[in-house]
Amino acid sequence: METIIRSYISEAIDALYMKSIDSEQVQVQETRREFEGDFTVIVFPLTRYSSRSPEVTGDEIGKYLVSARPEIISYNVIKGFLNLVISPGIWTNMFREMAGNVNFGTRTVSGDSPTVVIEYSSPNTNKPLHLGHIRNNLLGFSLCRIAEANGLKVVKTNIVNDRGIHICKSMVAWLKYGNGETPSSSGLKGDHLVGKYYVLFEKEFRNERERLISEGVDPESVVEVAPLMREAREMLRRWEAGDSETVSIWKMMNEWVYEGFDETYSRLGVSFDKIYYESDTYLRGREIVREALSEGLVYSESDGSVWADLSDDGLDRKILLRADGTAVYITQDLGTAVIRHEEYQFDRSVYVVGNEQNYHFQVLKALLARLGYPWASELYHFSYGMVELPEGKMKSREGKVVDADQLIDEMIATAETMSEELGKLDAIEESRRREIYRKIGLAALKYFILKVDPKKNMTFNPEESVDFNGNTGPFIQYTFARIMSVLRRADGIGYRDGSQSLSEQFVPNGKELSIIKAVRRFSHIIASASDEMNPSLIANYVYDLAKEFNQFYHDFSILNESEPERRFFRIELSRLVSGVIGKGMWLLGIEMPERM
RNA sequence: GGUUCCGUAGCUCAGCUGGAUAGAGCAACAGCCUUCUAAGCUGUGGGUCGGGGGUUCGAAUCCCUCCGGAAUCACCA
Repeated sequence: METIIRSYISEAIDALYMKSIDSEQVQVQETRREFEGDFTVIVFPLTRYSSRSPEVTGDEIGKYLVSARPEIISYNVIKGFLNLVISPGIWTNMFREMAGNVNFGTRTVSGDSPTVVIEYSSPNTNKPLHLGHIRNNLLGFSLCRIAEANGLKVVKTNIVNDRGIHICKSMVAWLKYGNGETPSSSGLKGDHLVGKYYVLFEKEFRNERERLISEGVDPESVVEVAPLMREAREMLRRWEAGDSETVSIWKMMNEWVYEGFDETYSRLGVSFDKIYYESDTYLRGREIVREALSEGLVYSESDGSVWADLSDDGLDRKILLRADGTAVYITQDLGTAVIRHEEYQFDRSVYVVGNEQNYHFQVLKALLARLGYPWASELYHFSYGMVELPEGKMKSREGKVVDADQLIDEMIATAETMSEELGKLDAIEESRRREIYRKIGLAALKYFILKVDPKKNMTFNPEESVDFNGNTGPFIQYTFARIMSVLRRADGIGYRDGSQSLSEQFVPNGKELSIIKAVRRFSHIIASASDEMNPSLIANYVYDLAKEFNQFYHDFSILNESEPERRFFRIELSRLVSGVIGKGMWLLGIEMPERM
């Protein structure tokens, strides 16, 4: 519609002032609530064509449009803004189209759709998932759905960091203090068990360090000489050497962790098409670096370490292999990227990784380009902000984190308490009730995180952050559940999809109209959420729509409307809104209850 | 110190490529359930959009500068 109006304006400028203007240049927006009209043309930029004041120009264009275009029925000019009122029939038609299109707002994936690989989650296997991972997983999963809704072929991937010194720390502590504890012997979830020993290692190491320093060891070199740390390093060396005993402990403990992760992922409702392990991909990365060395693209120092000089790209030099030939973090990322491109021939590769790694991804991109991979330019770092607690950053070394599993449990428990207080679900059987609590609790958590602009840091207060009223997931679910309830009743009294149609003369009232307008925005929102890779646009949009609908629901009756055509319209409008709310929340990975 | 990001109501956040009197929610206060689910709806109070310059018909939005905060600049991942 905006496009049509733009072309009308260009036509009016031509007719009135004999000047041509590119219709793309015309600024048209929806009229703000407090003024009369549907669309507003900003007249200021047009005065250079009319050589008159904004008021006069707006008036002349308005007059022209009303006489030349039947769908524009009236206008008003306030300051430099030309407000146009559109014929109600246009809106009714628009409603009919949206209501009749099952795929409204989305594009379908076809054989020749571009492929985008989206990597998210990327956990370390030495500790359980925490709140920061939750933000990552929710954003990543939602981005995948949004990309799919925009007709992209999406590969959801996860790269598991299953090797390195941090895992050896858990292993050392478990061997030393664990007495053979296993998930089944202790009843502890595998990832939590391994995490417990990681925290224990750090604690014992701190004690040891203090003791050594008090015994006169130089604080600078205490990390080098502390026995615990030496054990961990020795463990890493044996692992890289393929020592069978070390490898088998490593495998066993990693299995425990994966079982735990799988449970958390499934509770969060996220999934992957392909999981990579750094213990595999670092080998490829090492090969790549060695080849590059032989081709002279990178260089080696006298100690045998391998470096890339990226100063031409405005970056520093970067180590790629240590003197002992072992790999560093970026080595495996090189391998992963190359393997991924071989497997999927992606058009784009997105990394959902926190903004603390901005520099790392600059380096990775520059490095891949240096090594001659033309697709390096298609790498995109989706850089999101940190989640902070009221008292500051989370510190996983000290165990000061908001644990993912625990948080999910608490959210569901709160949902249960609130639901029981309200008592609306008493008649529903236990297992279905639990399912509803689960949906509500998770919605509260997910929506709270996803409504915030991803690139911004956010604070999370475990005591009070997650609410169930106002701008929240449960609010939106509630709106949805009420519509479902209305639709169930409507079906019960014999209303069916398309059993009637609206006449050309039907005129929606003001509130109905603003809902149609709100629904109409959905397709723009989906497109920009995809272009900008920003799920929060959808979250905030769905909230606006739900709010709009709640006002309508409060002020007007749907099923008790006496005029049959309007009653039919309201039922179908409600159905349309529930569809859009449901689809919007689906894009966020949030499930909707039929009742609550 | 270099680079990047952020600063909007007491708190948590919106505000699209510059557009009309800067919006929600929470918290506070006051109303609305014999009528489709009150996890809802309505109203009141609350702001020098970090400060100062600039660009222009118009700046929370763009540019410069200063202040404050965060991240990063590892042979950790």
